[in-house]
Amino acid sequence: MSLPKSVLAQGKRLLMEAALKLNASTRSLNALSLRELAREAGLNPNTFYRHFKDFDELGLAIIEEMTGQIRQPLRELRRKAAESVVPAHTPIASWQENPRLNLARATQVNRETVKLFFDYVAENPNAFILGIRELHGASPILRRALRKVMDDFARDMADDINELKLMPELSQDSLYDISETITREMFQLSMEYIEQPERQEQICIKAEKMITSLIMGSAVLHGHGAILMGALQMDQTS
Amino acid sequence: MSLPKSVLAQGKRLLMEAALKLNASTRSLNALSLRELAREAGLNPNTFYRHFKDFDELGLAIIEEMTGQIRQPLRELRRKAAESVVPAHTPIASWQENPRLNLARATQVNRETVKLFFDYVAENPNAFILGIRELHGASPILRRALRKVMDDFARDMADDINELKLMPELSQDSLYDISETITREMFQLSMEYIEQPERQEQICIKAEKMITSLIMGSAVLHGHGAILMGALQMDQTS
DNA sequence: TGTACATCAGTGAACGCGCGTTCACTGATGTAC
DNA sequence: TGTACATCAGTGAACGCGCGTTCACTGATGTAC
Repeated sequence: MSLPKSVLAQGKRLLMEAALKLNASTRSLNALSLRELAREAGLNPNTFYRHFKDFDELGLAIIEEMTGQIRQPLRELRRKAAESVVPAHTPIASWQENPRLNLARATQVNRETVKLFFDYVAENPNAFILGIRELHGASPILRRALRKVMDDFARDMADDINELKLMPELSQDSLYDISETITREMFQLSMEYIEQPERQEQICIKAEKMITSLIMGSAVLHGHGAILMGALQMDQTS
Repeated sequence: MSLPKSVLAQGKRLLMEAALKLNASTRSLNALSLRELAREAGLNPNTFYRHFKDFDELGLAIIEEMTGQIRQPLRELRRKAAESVVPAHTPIASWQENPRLNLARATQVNRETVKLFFDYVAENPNAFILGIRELHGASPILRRALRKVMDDFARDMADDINELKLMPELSQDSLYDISETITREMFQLSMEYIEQPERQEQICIKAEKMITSLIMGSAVLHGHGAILMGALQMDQTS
């Protein structure tokens, strides 16, 4: 849960951690009092002003910190999962040529990415609570920042699906729409994941199914149904 | 935007409306001060206590009020939309017998329900802002209440899909999962709908596509792909 | 290597203000007989 | 139909408290020469 022991001044880090903690356990950021925060951090109320102009600035600092930590690892994991089915530098067969292999790769990437994401959620619950709360919170500045975070995640996902050829070809717009929906759903589900530890396995499965359904349904809608059906039938009969 | 001119005492209604307004324009419910609210409502601060114990009680009253207004109309609309394709009391062909007709019915219900829902959103933006904000807000009581609201919506949807046979047969669990995802997404999209009036048409289309993809993908996943593919091909060649 | 100065992170006291909550009160509406 | 009483919705004054913000200060670290 703790923020990285980076170049941040001690007081700044203490304040950010106190904000994460209080936000998760009691009130939302914009209902938090400066003195309450300072108390939690064990600092003089005044110290806040040494590091932040206001609560929005504090929120932005936390969001940037956390986003930087997960974005790159997620992309790398997608590559690793894809390579675990088809080794790197092997020429990749098109969906028409080998639907079954491509379906296997897509399924594997899906499963592992969902798992890593939820692992990260479990390690940083307070950051996600803050993120999801402020995504629809009262501060337009934080709302915009978090919208951008989700947008970046969705673009990463779309880029990776393209590069790794995880779906039959699709228009860029449709691909981005799907990535956006998946990203939104994953963030929503992360709250359930945090609040219902006993259901974590089910939530993973639910997330995988949701993603698979969305992608398959979109493929069918765009005329790639036959390819998928072929891959599925081969899977069931083999 | 105004709450129904029902049996509610005037002051109570004024306070609920003031809360909706302030919540949408500035702060979240739990950051709202009692005096601020009374000022907005044009009442003595004290009057609050005549009607509510605390802000949670106020929030619950608003949620109940708004939920009661939309739940039944949505169900009725699904019926009307289905009947506009196949008149009531006509025996309904199974998906195997007439996939194309069933697809047409499902598509029609989807389109009209999405439209009605967004119409209601546009008429009651502040209620949706409050709902979505508090769904992940700081108050566990309001979170739970809104979770239940979404759950009720999802169950209604699943029941209607069953009764109106809007999907090839599917396990009840899977059907409920899909309904849940759709409900969640519709609430998320309602924020975009409110905030980006110039994109409302696009958002409608996006929502319809998302729902269609999810349902089709799920049908494929559960072995009903062939039926859908047949219906789609007939559609394209006719 | 030493010195002088600037910057930085943090402290502590003090201010005036808006807050939630209480109490005692009022006038209108509902109800029993 | 009238009377007596209870309940309800709203008022206004008053309280003590925690709040955000300011000011002047401190000691440690960084930097120029």
